[in-house]
Amino acid sequence: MPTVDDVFTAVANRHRRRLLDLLLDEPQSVNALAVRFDMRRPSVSEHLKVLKDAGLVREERHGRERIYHVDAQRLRPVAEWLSPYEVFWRDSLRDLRDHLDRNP
Amino acid sequence: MPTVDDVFTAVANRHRRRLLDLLLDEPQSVNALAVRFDMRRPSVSEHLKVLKDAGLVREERHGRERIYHVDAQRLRPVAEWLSPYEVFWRDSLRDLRDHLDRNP
DNA sequence: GTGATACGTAGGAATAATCCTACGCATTAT
DNA sequence: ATAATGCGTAGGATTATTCCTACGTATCAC
Repeated sequence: MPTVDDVFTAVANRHRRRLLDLLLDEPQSVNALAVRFDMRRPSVSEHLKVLKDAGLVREERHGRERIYHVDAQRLRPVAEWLSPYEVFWRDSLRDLRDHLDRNP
Repeated sequence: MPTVDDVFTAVANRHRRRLLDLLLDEPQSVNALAVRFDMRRPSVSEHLKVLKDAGLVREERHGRERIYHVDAQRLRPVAEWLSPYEVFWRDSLRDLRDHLDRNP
């Protein structure tokens, strides 16, 4: 079972954040991902494993391809850890509530 | 100049997250922090250095003590990176409002 | 079938992270 | 002045991370 720590560790790496961003845009295969990086395919596979072990992506087998999908539920604790710090860049929480009311 | 990557790296460590949490609660000295951890003071100093280099804390000298303060502006890019993923756990905007009410 | 493709993993090198003890430098207390 | 306190840093051991090439296995194309 992945811990909150596993998730923080997973997203600490910029390549892995970019992998998540690419997969959020569209689920895709390892090769399709790998060509976007200045890194060999096996290294991309390893990063995907870290993300998978953290519960941030899932793989779906299609023939010999494995299509990876984002499953970012596990990012929630990160967002929650962050929330008390939001006062540092928001004038007030009220502003946010107002914003949400204005943009339903 | 600290990069976004420095910030992600800094908060990837659970001790450093706890340091931030303690400092958010109240600015305090290295010794005051160190007694709360199962770690020697020099190690706490080193973690504080990582946080300082990432721009997440500042020190203020008072005699021979150094009082550390949170300065979490630099966490903003983390929150922003996270925001496209919030759809994964936010069933409705109402959930977020509830969350904010619970974390005033 | 044979050969090519997609992928993960093993093994290893290079580097980074994390902790420690020992020590040095300021500042405060006596 | 002398001793004690608060803190950072040096040096080093241990472990983790990150990358590579080489290789094995499954699937597809022919």
